[in-house]
Amino acid sequence: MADTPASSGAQLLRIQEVAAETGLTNRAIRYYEEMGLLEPAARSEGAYRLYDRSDLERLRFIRSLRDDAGFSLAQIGQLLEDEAARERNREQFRASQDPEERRSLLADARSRVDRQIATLEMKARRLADMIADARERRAHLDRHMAELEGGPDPHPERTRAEGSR
Amino acid sequence: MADTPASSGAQLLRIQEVAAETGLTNRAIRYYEEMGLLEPAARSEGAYRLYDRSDLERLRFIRSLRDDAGFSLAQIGQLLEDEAARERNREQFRASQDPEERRSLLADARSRVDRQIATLEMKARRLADMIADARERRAHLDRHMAELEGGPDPHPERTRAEGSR
DNA sequence: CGCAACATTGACGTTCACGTGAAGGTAAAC
DNA sequence: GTTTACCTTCACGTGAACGTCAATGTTGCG
Repeated sequence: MADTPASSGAQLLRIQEVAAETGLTNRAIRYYEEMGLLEPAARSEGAYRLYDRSDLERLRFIRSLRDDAGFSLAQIGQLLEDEAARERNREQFRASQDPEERRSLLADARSRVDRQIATLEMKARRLADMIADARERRAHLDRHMAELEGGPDPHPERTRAEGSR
Repeated sequence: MADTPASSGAQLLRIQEVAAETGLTNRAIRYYEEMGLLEPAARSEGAYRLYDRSDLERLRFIRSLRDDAGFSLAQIGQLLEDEAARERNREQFRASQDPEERRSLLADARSRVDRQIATLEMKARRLADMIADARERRAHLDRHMAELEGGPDPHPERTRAEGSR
């Protein structure tokens, strides 16, 4: 056995552990970084990627957006703030003592989350519509079956057979 | 101007009209046929694809499964019956006078629709979970903002600053 | 210090879901 | 019957989202 990254103060994970934890592959995680979706919280002396808990959450969210909501990475990039902005904001938030500026940064984050919610709800509505349609198809089949069981004379649509040919 | 396919008894459409109607491209429709997701109800003398209303519905359903639910064509193929089976069943249903056989065919169709509904509901649940998570993130931000507005002393987590270094 | 198990950066390969011609037939209008 | 817009079947190209391998460096236990 080799490395268990063991006890660091801030609980930083290496890429493989993150992969296990999130259900992503190690390659996918690097690819998302390439696409500007996230950057590891830190790098080790030898340039190993090190992820913190906020990175974990972000990756789990990305995975959900991909698998559950079916968004493309481009769309996901639109929904999340890009990593450049994310870092700038974190930095600025920590640095800023001015409550007014902090408030403004929080407000920005909130409006982003609101956009995410709106987007997800739209998808949920479409899905609900599909389910409703499917239920209707089911009901239709049920009526047809009942028609066979009971007397064959359900809804007199077109009694005349089309059999001219 | 050339062709308006005009009045056929059974209202058959050519591929481009189907494309316009469903929002798919002409190429995509042919690709779905290649993948065994559907076959046109008929072909013209010169091998033009001709689609009926049931084909239209099927294509719209496929599009929804792709765009709204985010399924792959392979998954869609699992959910729909494959075209071979579809044709066999249609044929058999029309031919069969035996109510018992018709009932059995209807029952098969119904169980397929049930599977579709179950699958869609699963996705809907996952999406709902995501939305709930997003709402929670939003609430969290709101609490932070309130904390700034009001007196800065919200939830005494770790009052001790970590600043040893 | 040495080794095993991790990691790094390229770079090329692959699958899916089509896009985009090319080369040639077809359907109706004129 | 010719034109024009549509269609057909190959067949190769493309972008997204990774898989996979090679060559090399890094960690940390023993």
